[in-house]
Amino acid sequence: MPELPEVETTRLGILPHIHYKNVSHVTIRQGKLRWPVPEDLSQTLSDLTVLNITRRAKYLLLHFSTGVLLIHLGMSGSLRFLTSFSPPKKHDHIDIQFTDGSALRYHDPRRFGSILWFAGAPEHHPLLQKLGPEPLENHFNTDYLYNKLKTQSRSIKLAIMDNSVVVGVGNIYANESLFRSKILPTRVANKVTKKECALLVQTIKMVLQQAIALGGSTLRDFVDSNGQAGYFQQTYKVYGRKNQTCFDCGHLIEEIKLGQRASFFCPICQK
DNA sequence: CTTTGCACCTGTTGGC
DNA sequence: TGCCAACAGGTGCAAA
Repeated sequence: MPELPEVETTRLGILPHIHYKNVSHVTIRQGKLRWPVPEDLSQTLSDLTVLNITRRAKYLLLHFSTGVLLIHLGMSGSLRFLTSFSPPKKHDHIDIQFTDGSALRYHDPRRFGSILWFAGAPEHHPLLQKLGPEPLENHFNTDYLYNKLKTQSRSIKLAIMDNSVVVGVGNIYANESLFRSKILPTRVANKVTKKECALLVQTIKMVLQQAIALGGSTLRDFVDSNGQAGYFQQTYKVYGRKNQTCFDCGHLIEEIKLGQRASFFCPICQK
């Protein structure tokens, strides 16, 4: 479920609720996530204060004085803040409880997410070390992307979804960004011109920023919600629109597989 | 080194 | 209506 905008919206949604709170206990009901949740996490976190929450790629980083908790939501993960205890439902795997009786609850049906402890600076964690630039930061720019792509023979869609090129561009936003940049997802990366790189960079930033802004304004809240922490259902220009008409030219949207992922495009608008 | 494809899970959807 | 295969917004890693 979560693409970068949802992760960022989650960060903004839970930060005010758990900032400077003290952990009293961690309850692990299901520790078999992508990697095992450390069994001694409760001992590790007890009595520590949440100093901050930051984000690197799609990892949320909960900062404590002795280290950092990495939380990844995978395909189906979500976090909710509980003001007081409520009985866990199916797939509510982890509670990080605070001394005031509130808690942060991790829910993840598919269990592709992860919760890892790292006693050090996050930039030194092996999973974060090889990551490319953040899409919304200045280091992700035309020259950087053009230079990165010029040696690559794979498709442009695979390239922009590769975390070592740029982080945070998932399947939806890869499809949407390429449509808005008028580039076919199958185009070989080193055939993307510098001008197109400029447009693509600008588009990726815009699409992600818009989605974050939209998430912030339409997401109900992360507090005690009864249903899922609901994400805004966007209307996409190509994603999921196979055989529907292109909004720009009226031609039918096509679907192919690239790297086992669904790829949607307009054969007229995109070259 | 680059590139491909698998693995990890459960819930939902679409075709028959 | 029911059943079952295919598929789902991620990503690290082994293998080619």
